[in-house]
Amino acid sequence: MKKKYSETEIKIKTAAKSLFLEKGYSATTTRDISKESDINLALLNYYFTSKKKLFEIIMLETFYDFISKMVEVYNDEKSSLEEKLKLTSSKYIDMIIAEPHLPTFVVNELKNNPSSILKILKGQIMESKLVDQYNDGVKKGIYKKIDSIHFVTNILSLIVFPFISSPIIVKMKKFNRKEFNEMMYERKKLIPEWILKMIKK
Amino acid sequence: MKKKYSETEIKIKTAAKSLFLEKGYSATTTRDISKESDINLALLNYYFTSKKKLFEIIMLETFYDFISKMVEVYNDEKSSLEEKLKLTSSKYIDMIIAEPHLPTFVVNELKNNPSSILKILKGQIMESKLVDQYNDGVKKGIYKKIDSIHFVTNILSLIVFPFISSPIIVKMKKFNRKEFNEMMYERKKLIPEWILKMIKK
DNA sequence: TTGAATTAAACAAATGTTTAATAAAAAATT
DNA sequence: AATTTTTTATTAAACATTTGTTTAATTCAA
Repeated sequence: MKKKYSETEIKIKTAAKSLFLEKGYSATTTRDISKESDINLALLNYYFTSKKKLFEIIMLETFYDFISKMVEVYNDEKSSLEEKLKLTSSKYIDMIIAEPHLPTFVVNELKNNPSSILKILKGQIMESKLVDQYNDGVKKGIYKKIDSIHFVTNILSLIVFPFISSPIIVKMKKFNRKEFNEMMYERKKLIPEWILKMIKK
Repeated sequence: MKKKYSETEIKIKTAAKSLFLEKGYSATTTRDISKESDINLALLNYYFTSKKKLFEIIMLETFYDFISKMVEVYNDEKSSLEEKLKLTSSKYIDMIIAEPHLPTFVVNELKNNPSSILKILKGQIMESKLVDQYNDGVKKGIYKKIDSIHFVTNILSLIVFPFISSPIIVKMKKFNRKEFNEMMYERKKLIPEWILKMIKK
Protein backbone atom coordinates (compact mmCIF):
# COMPACT_ATOMS: atom_id res chain seq x y z
CA MET A 1 0.00 0.00 0.00
CA LYS A 2 2.94 2.31 0.57
CA LYS A 3 4.76 4.04 -2.30
CA LYS A 4 6.10 7.53 -2.63
CA TYR A 5 4.74 9.11 -5.75
CA SER A 6 6.45 11.92 -7.63
CA GLU A 7 4.65 15.17 -8.28
CA THR A 8 3.82 14.11 -11.83
CA GLU A 9 2.50 10.77 -10.73
CA ILE A 10 0.24 12.47 -8.21
CA LYS A 11 -1.07 14.84 -10.86
CA ILE A 12 -1.91 11.89 -13.08
CA LYS A 13 -3.52 9.93 -10.29
CA THR A 14 -5.61 12.85 -9.09
CA ALA A 15 -6.96 13.63 -12.52
CA ALA A 16 -7.51 9.96 -13.31
CA LYS A 17 -9.39 9.35 -10.09
CA SER A 18 -11.66 12.29 -10.68
CA LEU A 19 -12.44 11.14 -14.21
CA PHE A 20 -12.82 7.47 -13.38
CA LEU A 21 -15.20 8.36 -10.56
CA GLU A 22 -17.30 10.56 -12.78
CA LYS A 23 -17.39 8.60 -16.01
CA GLY A 24 -16.19 5.11 -15.20
CA TYR A 25 -13.30 3.16 -16.66
CA SER A 26 -14.40 2.67 -20.25
CA ALA A 27 -15.70 6.16 -20.83
CA THR A 28 -12.46 7.73 -19.63
CA THR A 29 -9.68 8.01 -22.22
CA THR A 30 -5.98 8.36 -21.63
CA ARG A 31 -6.14 11.67 -23.48
CA ASP A 32 -8.82 12.88 -21.07
CA ILE A 33 -6.49 12.10 -18.22
CA SER A 34 -3.49 13.70 -19.90
CA LYS A 35 -5.48 16.84 -20.58
CA GLU A 36 -7.07 17.09 -17.13
CA SER A 37 -3.76 16.58 -15.36
CA ASP A 38 -1.89 18.75 -17.85
CA ILE A 39 0.84 16.19 -18.44
CA ASN A 40 2.10 14.70 -21.67
CA LEU A 41 0.17 11.69 -22.88
CA ALA A 42 3.20 9.40 -22.94
CA LEU A 43 3.88 9.97 -19.26
CA LEU A 44 0.84 7.96 -18.32
CA ASN A 45 2.38 4.83 -19.79
CA TYR A 46 5.85 5.87 -18.67
CA TYR A 47 4.78 5.91 -15.03
CA PHE A 48 1.87 3.50 -14.90
CA THR A 49 2.49 1.11 -17.82
CA SER A 50 -1.13 1.10 -18.98
CA LYS A 51 -4.54 2.64 -18.41
CA LYS A 52 -5.63 -0.64 -16.88
CA LYS A 53 -2.81 -0.67 -14.33
CA LEU A 54 -3.44 2.93 -13.42
CA PHE A 55 -7.08 2.15 -12.90
CA GLU A 56 -6.34 -0.82 -10.70
CA ILE A 57 -4.13 1.26 -8.44
CA ILE A 58 -6.79 3.92 -8.09
CA MET A 59 -9.59 1.42 -7.60
CA LEU A 60 -7.62 -0.31 -4.86
CA GLU A 61 -6.82 2.88 -3.00
CA THR A 62 -10.35 4.21 -3.33
CA PHE A 63 -11.98 1.05 -2.13
CA TYR A 64 -9.49 0.79 0.70
CA ASP A 65 -10.37 4.31 1.87
CA PHE A 66 -14.04 3.53 1.54
CA ILE A 67 -13.81 0.49 3.79
CA SER A 68 -11.30 1.98 6.23
CA LYS A 69 -13.50 4.94 7.01
CA MET A 70 -16.25 2.55 7.92
CA VAL A 71 -14.23 0.08 9.91
CA GLU A 72 -12.65 2.86 11.94
CA VAL A 73 -15.95 3.49 13.69
CA TYR A 74 -17.05 -0.14 13.70
CA ASN A 75 -14.06 -1.14 15.78
CA ASP A 76 -14.08 1.58 18.40
CA GLU A 77 -13.62 -0.13 21.76
CA LYS A 78 -15.48 2.24 24.03
CA SER A 79 -18.67 3.22 22.27
CA SER A 80 -21.98 1.39 22.47
CA LEU A 81 -23.75 -0.09 19.49
CA GLU A 82 -26.10 2.85 19.41
CA GLU A 83 -23.26 5.35 19.45
CA LYS A 84 -21.52 3.50 16.66
CA LEU A 85 -24.65 3.66 14.55
CA LYS A 86 -24.90 7.41 15.05
CA LEU A 87 -21.26 8.00 14.23
CA THR A 88 -21.24 5.75 11.18
CA SER A 89 -24.34 7.32 9.80
CA SER A 90 -23.02 10.82 10.28
CA LYS A 91 -19.48 10.25 9.05
CA TYR A 92 -20.49 8.24 6.05
CA ILE A 93 -23.11 10.68 4.87
CA ASP A 94 -20.62 13.53 5.17
CA MET A 95 -18.03 11.56 3.30
CA ILE A 96 -20.31 10.76 0.38
CA ILE A 97 -21.70 14.27 0.17
CA ALA A 98 -18.09 15.38 -0.27
CA GLU A 99 -17.56 12.82 -3.03
CA PRO A 100 -20.97 11.97 -4.49
CA HIS A 101 -19.70 9.77 -7.31
CA LEU A 102 -17.95 7.39 -4.94
CA PRO A 103 -20.68 4.80 -4.24
CA THR A 104 -21.76 4.40 -7.83
CA PHE A 105 -18.16 4.07 -8.88
CA VAL A 106 -17.37 1.46 -6.27
CA VAL A 107 -20.40 -0.73 -6.87
CA ASN A 108 -20.23 -0.42 -10.59
CA GLU A 109 -16.56 -1.09 -11.21
CA LEU A 110 -16.49 -3.74 -8.53
CA LYS A 111 -18.30 -6.35 -10.54
CA ASN A 112 -15.48 -6.35 -13.09
CA ASN A 113 -12.60 -6.47 -10.59
CA PRO A 114 -13.67 -9.01 -8.10
CA SER A 115 -11.38 -11.01 -5.88
CA SER A 116 -8.14 -9.04 -5.95
CA ILE A 117 -9.71 -5.84 -4.71
CA LEU A 118 -12.28 -7.41 -2.46
CA LYS A 119 -9.51 -9.10 -0.48
CA ILE A 120 -9.39 -5.86 1.46
CA LEU A 121 -12.69 -6.80 3.09
CA LYS A 122 -11.47 -10.00 4.68
CA GLY A 123 -13.12 -10.09 8.07
CA GLN A 124 -12.87 -6.34 8.50
CA ILE A 125 -16.61 -5.85 8.81
CA MET A 126 -18.07 -9.17 9.87
CA GLU A 127 -15.52 -9.50 12.66
CA SER A 128 -15.76 -5.92 13.83
CA LYS A 129 -16.67 -4.78 17.32
CA LEU A 130 -20.02 -3.54 16.06
CA VAL A 131 -21.04 -6.94 14.78
CA ASP A 132 -19.83 -8.51 18.04
CA GLN A 133 -22.02 -6.14 19.98
CA TYR A 134 -24.96 -7.00 17.77
CA ASN A 135 -24.41 -10.72 18.20
CA ASP A 136 -24.13 -10.25 21.96
CA GLY A 137 -27.48 -8.50 21.93
CA VAL A 138 -28.95 -11.41 20.06
CA LYS A 139 -27.49 -13.89 22.53
CA LYS A 140 -28.85 -11.89 25.44
CA GLY A 141 -32.29 -11.93 23.85
CA ILE A 142 -32.42 -8.15 23.46
CA TYR A 143 -32.30 -8.29 19.69
CA LYS A 144 -34.20 -10.55 17.33
CA LYS A 145 -32.32 -13.60 16.15
CA ILE A 146 -31.43 -12.60 12.62
CA ASP A 147 -28.13 -13.21 10.84
CA SER A 148 -25.79 -10.26 11.29
CA ILE A 149 -25.32 -9.97 7.53
CA HIS A 150 -28.78 -8.42 7.42
CA PHE A 151 -27.81 -5.97 10.14
CA VAL A 152 -24.71 -4.86 8.26
CA THR A 153 -26.49 -4.79 4.92
CA ASN A 154 -29.31 -2.67 6.28
CA ILE A 155 -27.00 -0.03 7.68
CA LEU A 156 -25.17 0.30 4.38
CA SER A 157 -28.39 0.21 2.37
CA LEU A 158 -30.07 3.02 4.26
CA ILE A 159 -26.98 5.20 4.12
CA VAL A 160 -25.60 4.55 0.66
CA PHE A 161 -28.52 3.70 -1.58
CA PRO A 162 -30.16 7.13 -1.46
CA PHE A 163 -27.00 8.58 -2.96
CA ILE A 164 -26.90 6.00 -5.70
CA SER A 165 -30.52 6.64 -6.56
CA SER A 166 -30.30 10.39 -6.09
CA PRO A 167 -31.31 11.18 -9.69
CA ILE A 168 -34.57 9.36 -9.04
CA ILE A 169 -35.18 10.93 -5.65
CA VAL A 170 -34.37 14.38 -6.92
CA LYS A 171 -36.85 13.94 -9.76
CA MET A 172 -39.60 12.51 -7.56
CA LYS A 173 -39.42 15.37 -5.07
CA LYS A 174 -38.32 18.10 -7.48
CA PHE A 175 -35.29 18.61 -5.26
CA ASN A 176 -32.20 20.60 -6.05
CA ARG A 177 -28.86 19.37 -4.79
CA LYS A 178 -29.07 21.40 -1.60
CA GLU A 179 -32.47 20.03 -0.71
CA PHE A 180 -31.29 16.52 -1.40
CA ASN A 181 -28.34 17.01 0.92
CA GLU A 182 -30.69 18.29 3.61
CA MET A 183 -32.69 15.12 3.25
CA MET A 184 -29.49 13.17 3.83
CA TYR A 185 -28.65 15.26 6.90
CA GLU A 186 -32.06 14.36 8.30
CA ARG A 187 -31.21 10.72 7.78
CA LYS A 188 -28.11 11.02 9.96
CA LYS A 189 -30.45 11.08 12.93
CA LEU A 190 -33.16 8.84 11.52
CA ILE A 191 -31.08 5.88 10.37
CA PRO A 192 -29.72 4.93 13.82
CA GLU A 193 -33.25 5.10 15.24
CA TRP A 194 -34.59 2.95 12.43
CA ILE A 195 -31.87 0.36 12.75
CA LEU A 196 -32.48 0.05 16.49
CA LYS A 197 -36.19 -0.46 15.93
CA MET A 198 -35.43 -3.08 13.33
CA ILE A 199 -33.22 -5.19 15.57
CA LYS A 200 -35.09 -4.87 18.86
CA LYS A 201 -37.57 -7.55 19.84
CA MET B 1 -44.16 3.77 -26.33
CA LYS B 2 -45.75 1.63 -29.00
CA LYS B 3 -43.92 0.54 -32.16
CA LYS B 4 -43.96 -2.73 -34.00
CA TYR B 5 -40.43 -3.99 -34.45
CA SER B 6 -39.36 -6.36 -37.19
CA GLU B 7 -37.69 -9.64 -36.37
CA THR B 8 -34.28 -8.21 -37.11
CA GLU B 9 -34.89 -5.18 -34.96
CA ILE B 10 -35.91 -7.39 -32.07
CA LYS B 11 -32.78 -9.49 -32.47
CA ILE B 12 -30.66 -6.37 -32.31
CA LYS B 13 -32.53 -4.95 -29.33
CA THR B 14 -32.39 -8.18 -27.38
CA ALA B 15 -28.67 -8.61 -27.84
CA ALA B 16 -28.00 -4.95 -27.19
CA LYS B 17 -30.02 -4.93 -23.98
CA SER B 18 -28.21 -7.96 -22.67
CA LEU B 19 -24.82 -6.43 -23.41
CA PHE B 20 -25.65 -2.93 -22.16
CA LEU B 21 -26.96 -4.43 -18.94
CA GLU B 22 -23.87 -6.48 -18.41
CA LYS B 23 -21.13 -4.13 -19.52
CA GLY B 24 -22.67 -0.68 -19.71
CA TYR B 25 -22.89 1.68 -22.63
CA SER B 26 -19.24 2.56 -23.22
CA ALA B 27 -17.85 -0.93 -22.83
CA THR B 28 -20.29 -2.34 -25.36
CA THR B 29 -19.26 -2.02 -29.02
CA THR B 30 -21.47 -2.10 -32.08
CA ARG B 31 -19.52 -5.13 -33.25
CA ASP B 32 -20.32 -6.89 -29.96
CA ILE B 33 -23.99 -6.29 -30.63
CA SER B 34 -23.78 -7.38 -34.25
CA LYS B 35 -22.01 -10.57 -33.27
CA GLU B 36 -24.30 -11.43 -30.35
CA SER B 37 -27.43 -10.84 -32.39
CA ASP B 38 -25.95 -12.46 -35.48
CA ILE B 39 -26.88 -9.60 -37.78
CA ASN B 40 -24.75 -7.56 -40.13
CA LEU B 41 -23.00 -4.63 -38.52
CA ALA B 42 -24.53 -2.08 -40.88
CA LEU B 43 -28.05 -3.05 -39.90
CA LEU B 44 -27.61 -1.50 -36.51
CA ASN B 45 -27.27 1.94 -38.05
CA TYR B 46 -29.80 1.10 -40.77
CA TYR B 47 -32.51 0.45 -38.20
CA PHE B 48 -31.45 2.53 -35.22
CA THR B 49 -29.35 5.33 -36.74
CA SER B 50 -26.64 5.15 -34.10
CA LYS B 51 -25.44 3.24 -31.08
CA LYS B 52 -26.54 6.18 -28.95
CA LYS B 53 -30.10 6.13 -30.28
CA LEU B 54 -30.34 2.38 -29.82
CA PHE B 55 -29.17 2.76 -26.26
CA GLU B 56 -31.70 5.47 -25.51
CA ILE B 57 -34.55 3.30 -26.74
CA ILE B 58 -33.42 0.37 -24.62
CA MET B 59 -32.76 2.53 -21.59
CA LEU B 60 -36.23 4.04 -21.85
CA GLU B 61 -37.99 0.71 -22.17
CA THR B 62 -35.96 -0.89 -19.39
CA PHE B 63 -36.52 1.93 -16.96
CA TYR B 64 -40.20 2.02 -17.84
CA ASP B 65 -40.52 -1.70 -17.05
CA PHE B 66 -38.59 -1.22 -13.83
CA ILE B 67 -40.95 1.50 -12.60
CA SER B 68 -44.12 -0.09 -13.94
CA LYS B 69 -43.55 -3.31 -12.05
CA MET B 70 -43.26 -1.30 -8.87
CA VAL B 71 -46.18 1.01 -9.41
CA GLU B 72 -48.47 -1.89 -10.28
CA VAL B 73 -48.43 -3.01 -6.68
CA TYR B 74 -48.25 0.47 -5.21
CA ASN B 75 -51.57 1.42 -6.76
CA ASP B 76 -53.64 -1.63 -5.94
CA GLU B 77 -56.95 -0.34 -4.58
CA LYS B 78 -57.91 -3.16 -2.23
CA SER B 79 -54.77 -4.13 -0.36
CA SER B 80 -53.56 -2.64 2.90
CA LEU B 81 -50.22 -0.91 3.32
CA GLU B 82 -48.83 -4.01 4.97
CA GLU B 83 -49.98 -6.24 2.13
CA LYS B 84 -48.48 -3.89 -0.40
CA LEU B 85 -45.16 -4.03 1.38
CA LYS B 86 -45.17 -7.81 1.32
CA LEU B 87 -46.09 -7.98 -2.35
CA THR B 88 -43.59 -5.34 -3.41
CA SER B 89 -40.81 -6.97 -1.52
CA SER B 90 -41.56 -10.36 -2.95
CA LYS B 91 -42.14 -9.36 -6.55
CA TYR B 92 -39.19 -7.04 -6.73
CA ILE B 93 -36.75 -9.50 -5.28
CA ASP B 94 -37.92 -12.16 -7.74
CA MET B 95 -37.63 -9.73 -10.59
CA ILE B 96 -34.07 -8.73 -9.79
CA ILE B 97 -32.94 -12.29 -9.14
CA ALA B 98 -34.14 -13.03 -12.67
CA GLU B 99 -32.18 -10.07 -14.05
CA PRO B 100 -29.38 -9.29 -11.59
CA HIS B 101 -27.66 -6.65 -13.69
CA LEU B 102 -30.75 -4.47 -13.82
CA PRO B 103 -30.31 -2.25 -10.75
CA THR B 104 -26.67 -1.45 -11.36
CA PHE B 105 -27.44 -0.67 -14.96
CA VAL B 106 -30.33 1.61 -14.11
CA VAL B 107 -28.59 3.59 -11.43
CA ASN B 108 -25.35 3.81 -13.29
CA GLU B 109 -26.56 4.87 -16.70
CA LEU B 110 -29.20 7.12 -15.21
CA LYS B 111 -26.82 9.82 -14.14
CA ASN B 112 -25.87 10.43 -17.78
CA ASN B 113 -29.40 10.46 -19.21
CA PRO B 114 -31.29 12.56 -16.78
CA SER B 115 -34.50 14.41 -17.54
CA SER B 116 -35.80 12.74 -20.69
CA ILE B 117 -35.86 9.27 -19.19
CA LEU B 118 -36.79 10.29 -15.68
CA LYS B 119 -39.95 11.93 -17.00
CA ILE B 120 -41.46 8.46 -16.69
CA LEU B 121 -41.43 8.89 -12.92
CA LYS B 122 -43.69 11.92 -12.85
CA GLY B 123 -45.94 11.41 -9.85
CA GLN B 124 -46.08 7.67 -10.38
CA ILE B 125 -44.59 6.82 -7.02
CA MET B 126 -45.13 9.85 -4.79
CA GLU B 127 -48.81 10.00 -5.74
CA SER B 128 -49.42 6.27 -5.49
CA LYS B 129 -52.00 4.61 -3.27
CA LEU B 130 -49.22 3.26 -1.06
CA VAL B 131 -47.89 6.72 -0.27
CA ASP B 132 -51.45 7.93 0.34
CA GLN B 133 -51.94 5.14 2.83
CA TYR B 134 -48.71 6.04 4.53
CA ASN B 135 -49.66 9.72 4.74
CA ASP B 136 -53.08 8.77 6.14
CA GLY B 137 -51.36 6.77 8.84
CA VAL B 138 -49.24 9.78 9.70
CA LYS B 139 -52.31 12.01 9.83
CA LYS B 140 -54.08 9.53 12.09
CA GLY B 141 -51.09 9.49 14.40
CA ILE B 142 -50.37 5.80 13.84
CA TYR B 143 -47.10 6.46 12.05
CA LYS B 144 -44.33 8.85 12.98
CA LYS B 145 -44.42 12.17 11.20
CA ILE B 146 -41.62 11.73 8.69
CA ASP B 147 -41.64 12.85 5.07
CA SER B 148 -42.89 10.08 2.81
CA ILE B 149 -39.76 10.34 0.65
CA HIS B 150 -37.92 8.54 3.45
CA PHE B 151 -40.58 5.84 3.49
CA VAL B 152 -40.26 5.27 -0.25
CA THR B 153 -36.47 5.49 -0.19
CA ASN B 154 -36.19 2.97 2.62
CA ILE B 155 -38.28 0.37 0.86
CA LEU B 156 -36.20 0.65 -2.28
CA SER B 157 -32.93 0.74 -0.34
CA LEU B 158 -33.59 -2.43 1.62
CA ILE B 159 -34.73 -4.30 -1.47
CA VAL B 160 -32.36 -3.08 -4.16
CA PHE B 161 -29.09 -2.18 -2.48
CA PRO B 162 -28.17 -5.72 -1.44
CA PHE B 163 -28.18 -6.68 -5.11
CA ILE B 164 -26.02 -3.74 -6.07
CA SER B 165 -23.53 -4.56 -3.35
CA SER B 166 -23.76 -8.31 -3.85
CA PRO B 167 -20.04 -8.68 -4.70
CA ILE B 168 -19.25 -7.23 -1.27
CA ILE B 169 -21.83 -9.31 0.58
CA VAL B 170 -20.79 -12.47 -1.19
CA LYS B 171 -17.18 -11.84 -0.21
CA MET B 172 -17.97 -10.96 3.41
CA LYS B 173 -20.00 -14.13 3.98
CA LYS B 174 -18.17 -16.41 1.53
CA PHE B 175 -21.50 -16.95 -0.20
CA ASN B 176 -22.08 -18.57 -3.54
CA ARG B 177 -24.86 -17.24 -5.76
CA LYS B 178 -27.39 -19.69 -4.41
CA GLU B 179 -26.70 -18.74 -0.81
CA PHE B 180 -26.94 -15.09 -1.69
CA ASN B 181 -30.32 -15.63 -3.31
CA GLU B 182 -31.49 -17.46 -0.20
CA MET B 183 -30.51 -14.45 1.83
CA MET B 184 -32.67 -12.34 -0.47
CA TYR B 185 -35.58 -14.75 -0.13
CA GLU B 186 -35.30 -14.32 3.64
CA ARG B 187 -35.55 -10.59 3.15
CA LYS B 188 -38.87 -10.94 1.37
CA LYS B 189 -40.41 -11.59 4.76
CA LEU B 190 -38.10 -9.42 6.83
CA ILE B 191 -38.28 -6.17 4.89
CA PRO B 192 -42.03 -5.59 5.35
CA GLU B 193 -41.64 -6.24 9.08
CA TRP B 194 -38.71 -3.85 9.28
CA ILE B 195 -40.48 -1.12 7.38
CA LEU B 196 -43.51 -1.36 9.65
CA LYS B 197 -41.33 -1.09 12.74
CA MET B 198 -39.61 1.92 11.26
CA ILE B 199 -42.78 3.86 10.59
CA LYS B 200 -44.81 2.94 13.69
CA LYS B 201 -44.74 5.27 16.65
C1' DT C 1 28.42 13.00 -18.33
C1' DT C 2 25.07 9.86 -17.22
C1' DG C 3 20.35 8.61 -16.22
C1' DA C 4 15.78 10.14 -15.59
C1' DA C 5 11.92 13.03 -17.24
C1' DT C 6 9.43 15.04 -20.90
C1' DT C 7 7.93 15.77 -25.52
C1' DA C 8 5.96 15.42 -30.34
C1' DA C 9 5.11 12.24 -33.52
C1' DA C 10 3.92 7.91 -35.15
C1' DC C 11 1.67 3.20 -34.92
C1' DA C 12 -1.51 -0.27 -34.97
C1' DA C 13 -5.77 -1.68 -33.56
C1' DA C 14 -10.51 -0.69 -32.49
C1' DT C 15 -14.66 1.75 -33.20
C1' DG C 16 -18.94 4.09 -35.01
C1' DT C 17 -20.68 5.00 -39.28
C1' DT C 18 -21.35 5.17 -44.37
C1' DT C 19 -21.22 3.58 -49.08
C1' DA C 20 -22.25 1.07 -52.96
C1' DA C 21 -23.59 -3.24 -54.59
C1' DT C 22 -26.70 -7.17 -54.27
C1' DA C 23 -30.66 -9.92 -52.77
C1' DA C 24 -35.29 -10.29 -51.41
C1' DA C 25 -39.92 -8.72 -51.06
C1' DA C 26 -43.75 -5.88 -52.42
C1' DA C 27 -46.21 -3.25 -55.76
C1' DA C 28 -47.45 -2.06 -60.27
C1' DT C 29 -48.05 -3.14 -65.04
C1' DT C 30 -49.00 -5.88 -68.79
C1' DA D 1 -50.77 -14.92 -64.03
C1' DA D 2 -46.59 -13.50 -65.52
C1' DT D 3 -43.44 -9.89 -65.85
C1' DT D 4 -41.47 -5.67 -64.81
C1' DT D 5 -40.59 -2.01 -61.59
C1' DT D 6 -39.93 -0.22 -57.22
C1' DT D 7 -38.98 -0.45 -52.59
C1' DT D 8 -36.89 -2.59 -48.67
C1' DA D 9 -33.40 -5.54 -46.46
C1' DT D 10 -28.89 -7.29 -46.27
C1' DT D 11 -24.07 -7.54 -47.17
C1' DA D 12 -18.91 -6.73 -47.55
C1' DA D 13 -15.90 -3.27 -47.78
C1' DA D 14 -14.27 1.13 -46.90
C1' DC D 15 -13.86 5.52 -44.21
C1' DA D 16 -12.63 8.65 -40.87
C1' DT D 17 -11.86 9.03 -35.95
C1' DT D 18 -10.57 7.64 -31.71
C1' DT D 19 -7.87 5.12 -28.60
C1' DG D 20 -4.01 2.90 -26.04
C1' DT D 21 0.67 2.50 -26.56
C1' DT D 22 5.47 3.05 -28.30
C1' DT D 23 9.43 5.29 -30.35
C1' DA D 24 13.05 8.28 -30.82
C1' DA D 25 14.60 12.64 -29.95
C1' DT D 26 15.25 16.33 -26.54
C1' DT D 27 15.45 18.55 -22.10
C1' DC D 28 16.51 18.47 -17.35
C1' DA D 29 18.84 17.24 -13.11
C1' DA D 30 22.30 14.79 -10.42
